[in-house]
Amino acid sequence: MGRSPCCDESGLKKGPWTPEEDDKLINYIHKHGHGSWRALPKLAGLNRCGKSCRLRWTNYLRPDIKRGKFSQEEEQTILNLHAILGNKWSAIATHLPGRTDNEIKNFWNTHLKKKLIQMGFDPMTHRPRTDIFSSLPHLIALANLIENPSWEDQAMRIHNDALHMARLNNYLTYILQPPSSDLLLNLPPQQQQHQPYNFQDSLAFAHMPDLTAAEPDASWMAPLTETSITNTNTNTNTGDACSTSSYGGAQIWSELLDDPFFQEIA
DNA sequence: AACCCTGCCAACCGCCTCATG
DNA sequence: ACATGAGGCGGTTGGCAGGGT
Repeated sequence: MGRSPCCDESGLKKGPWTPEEDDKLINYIHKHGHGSWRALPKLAGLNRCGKSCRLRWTNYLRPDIKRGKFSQEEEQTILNLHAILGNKWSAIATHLPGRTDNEIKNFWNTHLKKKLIQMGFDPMTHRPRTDIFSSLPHLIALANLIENPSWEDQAMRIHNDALHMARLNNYLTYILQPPSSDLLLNLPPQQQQHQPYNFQDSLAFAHMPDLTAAEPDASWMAPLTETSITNTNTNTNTGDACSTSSYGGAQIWSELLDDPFFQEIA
């Protein structure tokens, strides 16, 4: 629906928060909880809109916020989650205790994105960057692989792709739920402490760049060949499960679905 | 010293979703 | 079924700090 009218109200202060304003907000929330954000500014004696108060609290004043540099593990977690979730910063933040979506978003835009580009990866697809001319021979080889398929084959491929996409959608829907819900309840007791998942041990993320490594994974960076396209039996060439699902894709998906990460959340 | 450029990050804006009446 | 308001989210911006010329 329409946007909240609170920000349209004139006379409300904008811009950086003063220590006095912070104190007022902290004291009020400690005493009464935030309750209705819209009502809070008046009750707390602040000349701010509710949105501004909520943002200040959730991104800066909350006591459980972890400040300081991101660790290597956190970097890797962000990278891996971004590969599946895209710019769903709040969803990514639920897997990084003490970090806010705003902080992760800023960290991505100022550090990780550049780091990936420098390593030769496309920050949106998490794949090696290619230009049309250098990849032309591979595209031609790929085209040769699929020349003159029958209508029945094409129909079967489309059918299979649709099935795979539907299953992926189910998993992504599940992943987007906060970890405090059924996901954590279904974990073994030792893993219920909101521990970051060990993505590097997961087949699902085996193809993605390791930021802790000095160089990108050479096997992953290797140009596509006919055998690399058709041979889906190796972990290093799992490739994009969606785009390759027509070429032994069912096997990729069976491996993916057998992966501990998906077993855990399924 | 003055200016410019770049990086960083807190905060804002506008849209969306969901709950409620 | 629809309208409305509150909260949440992601994209963007503004201003500060630091480094270079």
